[in-house]
Order: sequence, then C-alpha cells, then structure tokens
Amino acid sequence: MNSSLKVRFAPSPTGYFHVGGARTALYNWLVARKAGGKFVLRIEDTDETRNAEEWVEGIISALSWLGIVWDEGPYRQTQRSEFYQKAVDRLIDEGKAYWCDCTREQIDQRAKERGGPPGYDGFCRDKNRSRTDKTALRFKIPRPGVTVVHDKIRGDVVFDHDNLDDFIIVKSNGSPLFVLANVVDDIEMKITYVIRAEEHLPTTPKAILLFHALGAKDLPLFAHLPVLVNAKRQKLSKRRDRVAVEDYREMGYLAPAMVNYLALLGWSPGGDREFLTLQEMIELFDIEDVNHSPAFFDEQKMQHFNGVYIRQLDLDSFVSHCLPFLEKHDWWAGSGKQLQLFRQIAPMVQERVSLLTEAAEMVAFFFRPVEIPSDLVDSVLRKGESAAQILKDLSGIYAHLKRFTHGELNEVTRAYCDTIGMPLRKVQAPIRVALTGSKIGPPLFESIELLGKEVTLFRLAAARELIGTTQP
RNA sequence: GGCCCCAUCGUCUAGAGGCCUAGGACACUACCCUCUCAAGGUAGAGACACGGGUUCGAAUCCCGUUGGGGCUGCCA
Repeated sequence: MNSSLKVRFAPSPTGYFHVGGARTALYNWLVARKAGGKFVLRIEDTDETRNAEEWVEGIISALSWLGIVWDEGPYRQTQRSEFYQKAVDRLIDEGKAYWCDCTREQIDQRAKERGGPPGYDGFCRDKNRSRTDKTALRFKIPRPGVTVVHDKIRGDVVFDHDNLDDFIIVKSNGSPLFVLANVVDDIEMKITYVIRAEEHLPTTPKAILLFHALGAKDLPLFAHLPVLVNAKRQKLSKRRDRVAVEDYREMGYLAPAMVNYLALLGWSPGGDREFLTLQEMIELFDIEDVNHSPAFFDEQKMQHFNGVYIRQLDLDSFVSHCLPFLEKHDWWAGSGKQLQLFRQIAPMVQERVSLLTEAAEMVAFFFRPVEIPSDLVDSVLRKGESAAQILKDLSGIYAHLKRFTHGELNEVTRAYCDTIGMPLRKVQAPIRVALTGSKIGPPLFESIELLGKEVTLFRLAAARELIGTTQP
C-alpha cells in the first residue's frame, strides 16, 4: 500500500468521450485503488475555442456510468489561472522563458531558407522582447542537454535537447498551454504518477524540464500506455471513428462488460483468464505488465463479452436493464400488463441477445401489430403450397385448443407435423413469420402462449388473407 | 524530413532462454444439440515480420532491415 500515491485523469472536453480515454481512466483508477491512493479528475479546458460544457458533462456521466469514481475534482484548468500566472512570473523572473512575436509564417519561412528541419529556431530567445498582445511566451530549453524519461512501461527514453524546440507555454491571449498547465497542476496537486496515452511521450521531456524549472523536488513517475487504433491501425479519433462511450451505452452495453473488455486492451492478467470482476482487476493489475504495442478496439469481441455479462444477470436485473431500451419505442406504454408479459418472455430473450437494444427488438411483435416484410411473404408464406395449408390447418387446430399453453401448442403442432409428414422446423417457419413478422425470435410455442389465442388467430387469419388477396 | 515508440494466428493476447509440436479468447469453418435464432459442446484452419549475431539451446537477449504508429500547433 502506498497511500500517498496520487494519479490523475486529465481529459480535454473537445468532443465525445471515447473509449481510449475510458481505458486510460480505468488504468489510472486501478492503480489508485490497488495502492490505496487517490484518483483525481482534472478537466483540461485551457483551449477555450475548442471546449464545450456538454463535453464536460459527457465525460462525467460516462465515467460515472462505468463506475470509475474520482476522489478529487473535477478540477477545471480555466478556474486555476492564478497558479499558472504565478508559474509564468517565476519563469520570466528567472530568465527561463521569453516573449516571442514570430508568426507561424515567419518561422516556416526561415526554416525553408535554412533548408533544415521545420520548427522554431529560437529567433527571439535572446532578443529580450517585452510583452504585447502579439507575443507568446516560450520556454527556454537548456542547451546543450539531454533529458531521460524513466517510463514504467517502456524503460528509459532519451531525448536530446537539440531536438526540442523552445515551445510556447502562454498564448498571446494570455492563456496557458497544455504542457504548462499540466505541469503546474501536477505539482500543485501533488500528483505522484502520470499515466497517460503514448501520444504524450514526445512532450514528456518538455514537461520534465518544466518541473525542474519550477523547482519541483520530486518528479512524478511516468507510464505511457499504447494507443488504441482503428481497423486501419490509426490512432482512434473522435472525428473519424465511432467510439463514443455514450454510443455504446445507448447500444445496450453493460458497463461491467465494457470495463472488462477495455481492461484487456493492452493488459492481461496472465494465462487464459479473461473475465474479471473489478475487485479482481484491482488485485491483479500492474502497470508494468501493460503491453507496448497499439491495440485494435474490436467491437465484435466486446459484444461477445456483453452477451456473456447479459446472460449472467438474474431475471430482475435483466428486466430492469432492458426497461430504458423498451421505453425508447412508441409501442411500449410501460403498463403493468406489458411489464408482466415482458418478464415472462425475458428469460428466453436473455440468452439470445448480446445487446440490450436487441432485446427490445426481439419482443416488439408482442406489443405492436405485425408487419411482414415482403421478402418474407415471398420466401416463406408463398413458398410452395404447403405454407398456406399449414396456416389454414393450424388456425383450425389452435382455435379448438382448450388450454392455450406452450405445452399443448407444442403437442398439437407436433401431432400435426406427423400427420402431414413434415418436420416441425419446416412447419414452424410460416407460423412464426405470420405471428412475429420474422424468421427468428424467441421459442415459438412460448411466444404463442403469451400472445394469446385471440391475437394468434387474428394474425394467422391476417397472414392467410395477405397471401390470398395479393396472389393472383 | 527529423525525433520517439512498437512488432506472436485476421483481432485481443499467454509466453520472463529449454515447460512451445507456441496456449486461450473473438471472428471463421464443420459437426453435435435443437421448433427458428442464439446459447452450449466437439473438431478444424490460422502466428513468433526478415536478416545477422550471443548461447549447448532463442518467440524470449543484442544489432540491423523492413513494416506500422505517434509527435513535430499560440490542440490536448
């Protein structure tokens, strides 16, 4: 136990909260929980042109949904400007930063003329410019020099200062840039462990230089996680890829399933284990075991995980998890009668779906009139002459049934199959289509029982009429 | 271009020099079960990027090549 350990998750609210961020948050959280330390949520909203309040809310609700709870925060960098101002004053006083009025165009132009690599050349470094509304503050990289990042996942990574430009820490409009705000906050919040995505590795030497320049005595530990990639093996992007946590929630994913799947992207408990409770993850997780290479976010596998988690639910929780998805449909009134019916069919639905949205779709035929897709009318109901005959015969048989139970229905239908010499699986097809409008669904006889005699006979008659009236 | 990171089945991974004839999972194929569809069961196909070292022995260590990715912003 290391109760002084403190990690932070520092997303910027510039778009939907995506699964990569969720995984980073999860790993931070696991590290904190395992060590008995603290997990801080810090909203990095220093770029006012790209932030929106709705994204902040999105981050907060997604984390809450996943069960990743923070011990401190959410802090917002836009409300902490006095800390950054103090740091800036200090850096200027000590000659560790300078004002620069070069435009991007000028910088590029000089680089071109030089014929060297693009980037800032230190043009204003010794010009001693004073501040105007056109100057940005740059950090003076000590030259020559070398900075080593001791990364807990990747080992030591060496950066030569020759490859580090004097980077901007304050914009001309006065707001701090990411690296500065980041470091100032990490110092002030006493962050001891920085766990973030690999894309931040190249800026880490700059951060370390800032820590030193600001007189930080103990630097945090660093660990850089492999990024999550799409099918083309590019870093997951909120613009290009559909990866919003909120979307998956709406598709009917269970939070524990998603967390479990996410935990496995870049980490493994070892051996053949895949399904883990949060508690087990906390016990087994070790940041040093995290993989080094990018991981593809495989929705298919996550969906499989979700199916497993759905099947593990007890009936009550399955039903209550389905409720919000039922409520999205206009055929769902939420009456006690509907609820009772759903509850009866639920066990058979539960073992057939891997998404909660599928559950709602699978039971829709109970609650609204059937619509039989025309391709099914042709391929099933008008297939040969047998379908029409089956519909007619079974309508008659079902009409005379005294006990309209799945057991009875099963029995009489099988008996009918014997008399006409057809297998049940062939006979049930037209019945199912006539009753549900689909070739697939929950077990037929249970469905018929729950539909009730009246509706069943009505739909059977309607189907017969459909074939009859539309057939020449 | 420069700097940095990375490299086991299609995908996620197990693998800490002999336990590897390379294991599991998703996806895929076949079969079984079966009232459809799922679920479940059985079987199958499928990988150590390449080339050099080191070593009695390398998926595992080193170097190089190739390939992929990230960064290179008054974004984070």
